[in-house]
Amino acid sequence: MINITLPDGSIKKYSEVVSGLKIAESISQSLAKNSLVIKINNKLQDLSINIDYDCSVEIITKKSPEALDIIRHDAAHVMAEAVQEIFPKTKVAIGPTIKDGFYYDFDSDVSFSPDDFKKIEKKMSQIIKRNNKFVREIWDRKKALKFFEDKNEIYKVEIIKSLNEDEDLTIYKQGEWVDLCRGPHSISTGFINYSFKIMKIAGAYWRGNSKNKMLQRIYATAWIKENDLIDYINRITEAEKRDHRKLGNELELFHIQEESIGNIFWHPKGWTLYRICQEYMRKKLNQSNYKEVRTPSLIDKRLWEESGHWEKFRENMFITQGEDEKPMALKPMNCPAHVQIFKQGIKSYRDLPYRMSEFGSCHRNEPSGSLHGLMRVRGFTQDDAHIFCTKDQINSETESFCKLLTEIYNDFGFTKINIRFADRPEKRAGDDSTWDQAENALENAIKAIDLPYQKDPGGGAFYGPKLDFVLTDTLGREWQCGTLQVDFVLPERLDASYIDERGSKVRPVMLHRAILGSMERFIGVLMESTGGKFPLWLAPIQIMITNISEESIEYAKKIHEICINRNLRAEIDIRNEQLNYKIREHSNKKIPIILVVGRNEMKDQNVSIRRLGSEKQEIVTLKKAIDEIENASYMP
RNA sequence: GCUGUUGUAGCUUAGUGGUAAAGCACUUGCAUGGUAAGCAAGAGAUCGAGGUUUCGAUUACCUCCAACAGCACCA
Repeated sequence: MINITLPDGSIKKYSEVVSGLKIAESISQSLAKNSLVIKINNKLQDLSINIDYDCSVEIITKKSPEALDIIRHDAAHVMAEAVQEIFPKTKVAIGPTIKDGFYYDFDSDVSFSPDDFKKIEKKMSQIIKRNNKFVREIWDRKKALKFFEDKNEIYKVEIIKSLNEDEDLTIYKQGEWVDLCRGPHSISTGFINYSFKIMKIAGAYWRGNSKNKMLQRIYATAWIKENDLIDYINRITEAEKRDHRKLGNELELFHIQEESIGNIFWHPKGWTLYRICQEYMRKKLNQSNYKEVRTPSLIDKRLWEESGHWEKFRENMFITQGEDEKPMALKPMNCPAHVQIFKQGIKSYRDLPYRMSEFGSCHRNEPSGSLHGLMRVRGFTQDDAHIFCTKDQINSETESFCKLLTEIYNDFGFTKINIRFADRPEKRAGDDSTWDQAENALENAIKAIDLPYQKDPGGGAFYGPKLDFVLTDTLGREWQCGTLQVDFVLPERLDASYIDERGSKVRPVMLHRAILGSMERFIGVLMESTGGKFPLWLAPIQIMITNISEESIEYAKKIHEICINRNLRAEIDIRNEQLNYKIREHSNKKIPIILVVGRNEMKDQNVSIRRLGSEKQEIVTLKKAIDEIENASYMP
């Protein structure tokens, strides 16, 4: 007797070996029809696998959360077969599922183009119609190696060779087509009638190593219902409209041009936004006992040699010459300069923690292919600060930093923050007990304020562990913004010290930390998260005052003047245009408040308020309107 | 940096082996308009840069530059 425990706790008994499909069938026909795979003792397996022991199972159907992953994996195999049928000399590499879809990497002499997508999709549909069973087989290493070597599938051969010698190799066949794959897969290529679409093609290095050959990666997506596919495509189309580069142009915030790639030309409105963010940060940092400084951009090579940047970071530095051909570099970071300030005069333990902040203008020669609007630039300003403290202070400083960061992110409307905790890498400076202390301090601090975080084992810098705070853009791409890095090395290299309670010279620890990260990147993310509809306190233009006809021009001007005197960012539109035209234009520019005045408003000293996103008009007295707007526009 | 795609007026796009089209924006008239595009006229582009083929290249080919997607990189 085989006892199979179902998710509801009930036990089904079978007198002989039973497959997942049979279990499903014995429960109901409709379940069997909608089943994809089976979870046996919490591990996903093929439905065809025979069970001859007691276990608990869960049938994974179309409706299960795991379903998408399964069909996408199926679809990846189908796509690979399709590509090899159309381009027979193509070699296959790997084809995993990813968020919202899957990809497969190919090596082919022909380069695939978007024109081939339709062909491949058509072929995929044919393969799905053939409805070949996914047949799972276990091969020994020799057989597998021989098979793939004979087929000249060099990538599969390399994968097999990299696997443990005693590991079983699973092979999946669909008709004639064979792939090395862990599985699981559903019953057959056409078992589930899912919807799919090839999205894009791009290069990708074999095994993610830039020294290896670049393969062609075809990205695609698959969904169980056609409507989900349509929704997904719509979601992407909508997201693209929120692209900060597009908005930057439409809202006249900034531009970039060939003569200074990776650097931003901030326009008046964009610079207003930038300045407000900066003023807000200044206020918050001031409240948190940071002292702001300003250090040079161009610094002699000598300091970079002492700090270690010349050796480790030179590739990314812009190097120029000073007098007598003396090499100088544009600073890529502010830390060495801050240490110079710390070192002026003698510091006492009473001065610690010493929090030194700077809106530090940095330049890094980033690889051309990595540049991306405001998100990845070559010239940027960090809301940087270095906290010089004792080892014992790492914990409390981290905790208050995390609190401050969360508060600030919330003010900007970011409530979901991904935190990565990166601990000691293999190559590192400093002894293990120091690392223990630093890692514990960081981890305890995030735990103390109850923030969820992911671990990034070995991802720390050579000089210390770190916390990274990651935000995502409208397409879900991740951008590291805030960071907190513990550093034992730089104070040593640059000989920073303080005098402790007993009068001896001691090295401080340095915490490198940024909240927004780079002003540019953060504003880019902010633009995408708001879609350009900035909250009132951030909007470059808060109020547009517009008249209806000539007779109300003077009244409009008077209101404009009042707004300006109240420090509201107001503009006036008294162009000789129709009201509809002006409303449309200012709405498209995403100005939060339009004040409309005509004959009636003028007569009663009222204004008509129209808020972005609403077609309602609110007629209130001028005084009340301005008071209300002023109250709503304060910086948090 | 690597692979692929793209590059036409300020913006968005059409198009062609014989120096180019449209909408919006802009300028000028007319219209004096009550909450998302009033009417008309005008001006505006050596088609990313350089080269090759050609009688002739914005169009084909090559090189470069930049942008976009992805990969790699992000101390």
